[in-house]
Amino acid sequence: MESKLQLYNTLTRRKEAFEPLVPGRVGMYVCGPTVYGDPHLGHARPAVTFDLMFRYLKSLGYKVRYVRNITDVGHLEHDADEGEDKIAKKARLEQLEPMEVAHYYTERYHRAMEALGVGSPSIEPHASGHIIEQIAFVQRILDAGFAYVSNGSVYFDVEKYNAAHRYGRLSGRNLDDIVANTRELDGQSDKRHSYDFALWKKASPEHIMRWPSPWSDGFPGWHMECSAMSTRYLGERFDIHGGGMDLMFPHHECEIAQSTAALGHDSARYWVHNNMITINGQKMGKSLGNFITLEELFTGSHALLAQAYSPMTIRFFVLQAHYRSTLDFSNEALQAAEKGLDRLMKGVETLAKIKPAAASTVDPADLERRCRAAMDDDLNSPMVISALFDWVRTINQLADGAQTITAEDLAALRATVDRYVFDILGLRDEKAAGSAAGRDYVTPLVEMLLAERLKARAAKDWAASDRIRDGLAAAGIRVKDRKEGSDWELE
RNA sequence: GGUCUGAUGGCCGAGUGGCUAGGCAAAGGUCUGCAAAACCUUGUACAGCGGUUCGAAUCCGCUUCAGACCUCCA
Repeated sequence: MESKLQLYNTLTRRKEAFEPLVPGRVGMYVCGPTVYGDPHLGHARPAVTFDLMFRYLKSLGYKVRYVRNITDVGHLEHDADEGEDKIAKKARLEQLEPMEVAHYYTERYHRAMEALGVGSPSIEPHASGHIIEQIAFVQRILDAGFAYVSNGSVYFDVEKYNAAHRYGRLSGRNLDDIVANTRELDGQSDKRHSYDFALWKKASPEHIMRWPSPWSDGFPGWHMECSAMSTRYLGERFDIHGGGMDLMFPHHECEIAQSTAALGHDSARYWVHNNMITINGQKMGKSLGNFITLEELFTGSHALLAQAYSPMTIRFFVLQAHYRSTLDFSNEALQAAEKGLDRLMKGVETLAKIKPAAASTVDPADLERRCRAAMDDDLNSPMVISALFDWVRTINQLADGAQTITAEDLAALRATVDRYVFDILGLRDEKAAGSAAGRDYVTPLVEMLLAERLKARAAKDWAASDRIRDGLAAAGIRVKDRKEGSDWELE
């Protein structure tokens, strides 16, 4: 399918026309979570952003392989010799097996993602399941001469690499700056330079997570898993690599260095980075301790939350901002998102009830055109939403009889709205879904009561009319009087 | 300190040389028996100062402020 999709490539700092390596197919790799804690609002950003990308690429007709990893080993607590694996540390604190911790939080992550409407990727590889590939990858770098073994650990030789290729291309740094701004570790380090990074770490005797390797019993360095797994599942060259902006340096920079050192060329062509969610203008993150977990958001159980926010409210909140802008958390903003989403969903429900007419005073192609243009422009979801809201107004006008639409246009409009609201933005009508069963059950009763009310109103028996309306309201059913007859909805 | 990004109306948030972003909130109105819903109307917003231009929120420079990365982070 012909596409005019433009993506902002961090590598070149500009929007570029997206052309997949293999026509019709897209390979994308996105850095997933480190499963040592509950998923928080910050995790929702890349998850929703790349879910949007995945959905849009698929809707354009591409066959997409989307790989999103689970980091369950390899994050060093400190990049020093006494470096301790994050997962292992947490395990010791909680007296659990590392794999138990990883599994527990992986499950929690999956549950939160499902609630957010974030689809499962094509492949979700675990770092712990790809130790062999990682060891092989380290060996390739060693063979290429861009790494050295030191006391059982293997380090990447940044200086040597920088001479052959350029280290810092992605983040816009050069080695001189890095040298000037990196503190040399005083103690006895196995590294030649502080800016060298670990490809393989020898495990200390008490370290639980360890695997045999040609160099020592140990574990892979953090950056290694993404290089190894992306190559394993997407090949030596693939289309898109995504992740949070905070991963640009050092993680993605090191990944590029590793892949280039081992393969002799770049692997990912488009580097796409989502911006951060902030709270009071500051990045929300584990290290700052100012994060709100998704579960807390969904249940409202956090001191900063004025109320609970549904998963779809969170998703909509994220989609209302462009993925490369920071997004500031506040109760006001979330409440606005909640109401806005409600308005959008009511519009969708109203659209289902509109009756066709002989002629159209509106042109649904306008919506398709605007949504398509917005998505093609670096996934501008706020513009898509803006267009949809304009059409919610139009839909309400149609429902009020202020505008008319033919059966053909109506079908087209419904298809477009469904496509963008549900398939591409990935929203769900939570209220409708939650009450669908109840709604089917009460419909005949409500219709009967409304018919009675209509009779009462015709006879100007306002007392009887209001009694029925109040009675329905008490049952959680809101009556909406339209020009012709009455509509109703569950609260 | 180095590298980079940003500053938009009451709030959130698009836009990036001339043409309405949108949502939330607010005000007025229409419809209605009343209400709800919906619809219509209303905001002289682009941090400050200079410059380029017929024209700048949008480009350039400076200033101020904020943030990110440089250590694990989505």
